[in-house]
Amino acid sequence: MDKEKIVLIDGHSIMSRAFYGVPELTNSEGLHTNAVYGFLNIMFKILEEEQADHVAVAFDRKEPTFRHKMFEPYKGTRKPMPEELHEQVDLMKEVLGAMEVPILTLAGYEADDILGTVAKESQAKGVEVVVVSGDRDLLQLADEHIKIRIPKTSRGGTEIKDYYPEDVKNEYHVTPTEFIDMKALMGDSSDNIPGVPSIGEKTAAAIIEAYGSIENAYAHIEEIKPPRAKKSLEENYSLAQLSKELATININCGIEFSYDDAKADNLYTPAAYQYMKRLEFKSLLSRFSDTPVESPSAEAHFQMVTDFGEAEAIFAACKAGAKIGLELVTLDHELTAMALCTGEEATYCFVPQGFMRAEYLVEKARDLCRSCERVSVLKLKPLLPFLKAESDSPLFDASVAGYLLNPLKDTYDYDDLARDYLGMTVPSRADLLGKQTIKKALESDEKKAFTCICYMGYIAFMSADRLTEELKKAEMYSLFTDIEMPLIYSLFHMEQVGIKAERERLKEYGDRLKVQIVALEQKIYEETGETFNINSPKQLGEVLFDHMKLPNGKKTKSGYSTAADVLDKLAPDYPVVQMILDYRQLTKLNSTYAEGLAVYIGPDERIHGTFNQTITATGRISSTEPNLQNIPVRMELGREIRKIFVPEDGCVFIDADYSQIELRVLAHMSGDERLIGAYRHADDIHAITASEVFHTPLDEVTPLQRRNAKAVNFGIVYGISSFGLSEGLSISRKEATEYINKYFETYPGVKEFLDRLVADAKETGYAVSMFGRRRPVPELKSTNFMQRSFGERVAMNSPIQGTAADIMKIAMIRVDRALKAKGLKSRIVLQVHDELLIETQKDEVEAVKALLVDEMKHAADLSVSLEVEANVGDSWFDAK
DNA sequence: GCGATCACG
DNA sequence: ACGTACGTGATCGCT
Repeated sequence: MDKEKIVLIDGHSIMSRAFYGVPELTNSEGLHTNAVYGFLNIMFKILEEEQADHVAVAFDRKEPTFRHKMFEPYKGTRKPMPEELHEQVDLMKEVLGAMEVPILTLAGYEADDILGTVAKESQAKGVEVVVVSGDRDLLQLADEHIKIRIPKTSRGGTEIKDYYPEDVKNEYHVTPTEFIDMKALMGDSSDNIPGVPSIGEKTAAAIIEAYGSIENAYAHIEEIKPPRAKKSLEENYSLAQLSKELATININCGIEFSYDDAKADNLYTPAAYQYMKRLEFKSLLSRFSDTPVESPSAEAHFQMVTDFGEAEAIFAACKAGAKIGLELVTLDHELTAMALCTGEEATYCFVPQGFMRAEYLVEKARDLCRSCERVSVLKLKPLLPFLKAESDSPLFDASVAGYLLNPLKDTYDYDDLARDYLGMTVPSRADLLGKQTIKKALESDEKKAFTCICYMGYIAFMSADRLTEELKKAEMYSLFTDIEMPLIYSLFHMEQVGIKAERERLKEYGDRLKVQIVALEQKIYEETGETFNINSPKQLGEVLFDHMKLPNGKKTKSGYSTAADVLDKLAPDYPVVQMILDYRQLTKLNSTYAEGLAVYIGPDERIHGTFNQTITATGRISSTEPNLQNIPVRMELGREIRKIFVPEDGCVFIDADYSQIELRVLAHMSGDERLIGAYRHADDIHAITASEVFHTPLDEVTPLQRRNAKAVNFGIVYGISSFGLSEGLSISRKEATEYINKYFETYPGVKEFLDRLVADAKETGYAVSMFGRRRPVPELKSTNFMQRSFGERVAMNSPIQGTAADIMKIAMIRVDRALKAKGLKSRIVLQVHDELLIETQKDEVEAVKALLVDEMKHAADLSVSLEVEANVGDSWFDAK
């Protein structure tokens, strides 16, 4: 190791960032934990990136500081803290204490002063320093060996901006020391000093760049331009000086600091592990992998069954009408183990051996599904090949129930259910087995594997009553029993059937693409004059905007943006840009589709993808391995891929699409008379919207008017905002606002409806679909404008998208059942949100088409009709 | 493992 | 002033 490194963290500032950046989070004790969670994530991330040897956290104290003596009304630079944040500060200190991270505070000084003092002292000792804060005032500390890191919370996570002196210079055109002068000149709005000059950032930077300090600028007051800035500085000079003094960090505050106490090599103490568990920071727990896990009391009643006779007795004791929990652990179409829970104190683990064969156990599981009143399992769909049950069986899927109760979670594993619905902290599968399969673990670590298997059955059993109760309380029980549970079977059928894909034809398609890719690649190298990886946005950005100096290399984050919308603007003037866009399209089609799909074509010439029911926030299903819901259609070349999706010999495809289902749902849910009237028999919804909004006869609507109306319709469904619409139409925000106002004038019922959705969601905390599906919207409580606005759009969009999803689910279930009930051989092969694709024997095409359209049209009774377009074809391409 | 990009509704 | 359209998943480059 070459040089010692220390990370110094501004405690309150990072906690605030985390508090406003991380969605609301509470553990089962009801403790707010989002700020602590966010803080720890930032801290761990930085410690890992920096590979630091030392770490310490500085906090402000309650007592007045030297700044109060300088200036009576000084209240510090922070706004009063919300209670939910305040209560997390002590918790944070406890957690840091448990990790043995020193907490630095000093009476009379703020955290900034402590950070400054320790940072400068460390640098003097030859230590490399990293200061982490959300407060830009800290930039004044940036130095040759002092890096300032400022996390920015953005949706999806945090990104961190780093500042050495040259970075400060690059962004603000001033040195770190001058930075305070610049801020003082601007009159930082977060300061509590009234009347400090209001000079903009650009002007302030220019003045300080020229004069170096406010004092020197004042000395040359007559030269200061523009006049407004001159006047402002004249009038407020003393206040600006004071502001500068207050913002200047004291780098000699006399804090005592011990490097030995601040070692960063062992944060993962048992005490800290206990905190992670109590606070339910699951993702952080994995960092503590060596820490032992204690066994909760439930495990006392877990039993291993190895004997056939014993098993017989247990199954016999499981009376008709019982409620049980069941889990089948399977691998490669074979049963590895089975768990059965018949009561709180009776959980059994069966591992096939001797006379107790796998087939026997599966047979018993099937019997139980016929005799019991309720069989609850963690995840039903993967068990159906074994259980061979249909939707009339008493099965209960705990993960689907958990999903309905909170669709925002990533996982619905047994430990999640135990925590959320039983208030139990139990070891997760990863805690017990790591990444091993259960089969492997049964050989290497039988006790833990047994415990894991038993928990699956136990929690499936124990959570079912609570989940049922919660579903009823939330008025989602019929959504669960009438839609989500039956849907599991329909999705299973669809996966089993799969879709036929022509391997050879796909390969030919890929080969055609590859020829074009190679040719285009060469042309791009010629045009740009260099050989580089066109697929690397980083390299591409450098070539286009640095080397070739193409204009407006704007939109930066980690370099230049080379996204399609940026390149589109350059394409007319620079042929190479168009080539790059074409290259992108070709490589996308090749890697994701031509080569990507080929992997999934099975020995039966079919692709059996997975349709996930517990992923989306709104109630849609999602598709993975492969994703069959994003097969190209918009571009002609991409659309060709659909030719490889074909029906079985002797069959054809019927493709049926809902026409504008979301807008029809909007018309119905809002009850807006005019919109309902417009959609009653309209076949071109966007044109009719244009006609009404722009007061133009329908047959005189121009293509532009229609395009605008279409964008507004999209905007309404997405949760309207003038900014978003202006982006979508590349018009000014003012124009966008006018369109929106016109729309709302035309359809006042829609405005009322959307306002009500937001108000209701603010009150209850969740958005609700027509069928009672809920989506929590914690962002609505955020004090952060951006987050709150997002919450408002979500509150408007979720009920609409969710209702459309509900309707499609109902249609799917009914179509699936009707096909079976009528003895037809047709099967659903795909669902793409508003589209169903059916593989049909040629002799039943007309009957099936009629059935399909009828079930889709009448899946819900709305005040506008649901229109369905259906086409027949010999491939997916042709049936569209 | 994450961001950028792009495919779909 | 702040800075985005809603919902997904796969692939690639990069660290």
